Amino acid sequence: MYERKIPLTIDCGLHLTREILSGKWKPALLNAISMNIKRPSEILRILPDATRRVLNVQLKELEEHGIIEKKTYPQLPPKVEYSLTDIGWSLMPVINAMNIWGDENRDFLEKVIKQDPKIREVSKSPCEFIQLNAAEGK
Amino acid sequence: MYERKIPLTIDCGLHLTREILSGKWKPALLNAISMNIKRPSEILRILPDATRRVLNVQLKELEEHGIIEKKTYPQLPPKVEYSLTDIGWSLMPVINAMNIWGDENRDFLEKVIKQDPKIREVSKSPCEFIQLNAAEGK
DNA sequence: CAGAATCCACCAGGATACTG
DNA sequence: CAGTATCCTGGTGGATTCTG
Repeated sequence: MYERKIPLTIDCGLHLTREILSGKWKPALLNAISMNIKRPSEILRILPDATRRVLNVQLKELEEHGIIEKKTYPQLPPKVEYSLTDIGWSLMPVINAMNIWGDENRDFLEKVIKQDPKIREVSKSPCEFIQLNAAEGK
Repeated sequence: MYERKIPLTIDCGLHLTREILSGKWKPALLNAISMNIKRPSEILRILPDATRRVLNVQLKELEEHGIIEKKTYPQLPPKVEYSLTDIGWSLMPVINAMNIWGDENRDFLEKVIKQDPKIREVSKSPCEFIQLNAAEGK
């Protein structure tokens, strides 16, 4: 009988994870929610390049996939808060790893990505767009 | 003056990393290459759901992004080998984290993904499709 | 403030066939 | 064995508008 010398799953887990994270804003959404930026309006402020609709769509997918939970407060004006589920939290190390790797190699990555013919503007808004404290603390 | 209490980059690194990994097969490709499955024909065998063309496209992107290197042996029949660059290797912890997370939560993930209306067949080929050793050792 | 409904453009990625 | 050229479609995600 054969003894497998290579682990069974060469990309199975990988595909599942990709499936969950597939969506332009999903990693960023999870990152935001994990940092307690959990109201739609706050999220929109932090991700100015995303539209309300797309955010709603992707948040709903994350919710349906059991990664986040949505709490709606039946009041006026409406209030909604998202939070990570246990599974969602367990995903954060992955998100963080992505974040860190991207930061560590930013110079290199921005260069190679920009030289890419398909001019993917790395994002109109610079990285320093966040003044959460300024905006909220006020 | 304001003192930032939240790190500058809420998703900048995240976006860069996403950009690099965006492509249905890229994580799997990196995973394969890191495991020394570096010839196109081998890769095709391991990822039977991908087509030659798409694989070529994504491999080329990874190459242009400086994540992998391609070595062509000018002989007949042609021989090509891919390998990870230093940057590519530094990405592996991220890939591995994705892989592990997906594996650890496979049951849950398969369930929620399958219940998804957009019937994404998680993949026609089961996870056990690999008999590398059997095929090669022969 | 939150979000659903439309409409639509674009591109990723699959199928097929051909060349070296 | 490796790679390219065409063609095509379906899904992602953007813009806009309208409700509670």
